[in-house]
Amino acid sequence: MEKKSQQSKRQSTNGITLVDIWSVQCGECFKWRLIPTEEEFEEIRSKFTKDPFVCSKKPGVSCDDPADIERDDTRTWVIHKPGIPKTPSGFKRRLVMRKDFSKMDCYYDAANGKRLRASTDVLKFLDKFPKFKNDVSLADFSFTGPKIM
DNA sequence: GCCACCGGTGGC
DNA sequence: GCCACCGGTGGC
Repeated sequence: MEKKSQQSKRQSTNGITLVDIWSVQCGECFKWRLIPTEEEFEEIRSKFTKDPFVCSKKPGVSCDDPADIERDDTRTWVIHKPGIPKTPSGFKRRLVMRKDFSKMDCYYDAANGKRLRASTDVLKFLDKFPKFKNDVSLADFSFTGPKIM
């Protein structure tokens, strides 16, 4: 299977699981490059298949530079499916790790406080609040959570 | 076998 | 009464 954009997570001291690192793998040298923000990570991930990430896309970086981070067991790594649409503005895409680390659940929180947990929820939501149809459609959502590695 | 979806429920 | 969280399952 092809290499995919990826994110790592770790456990904080109070037990809440936080995403603290977003990283993607170079399609040429396979080194991991840190991506500073979730927004940039989502942008790369949304186009990953058509437009694979390479080191030179990071300003001032090339494949000759050492990797930003290596995979190890100091954190939990999860791998994202490529092509997930960028989260529509006004929505928050939320990934929640199960306590047993078996999988992550994906939710979208809408601006009006509604929580969507599956694409069927999106359809019901747009039916109930038609004004959102101006901004979003079903294709703007993907509820596929990342895989635990 | 996997995973998207959804029902149930325990704790607040 | 709500909702975060989890388990089960049906469809692929």
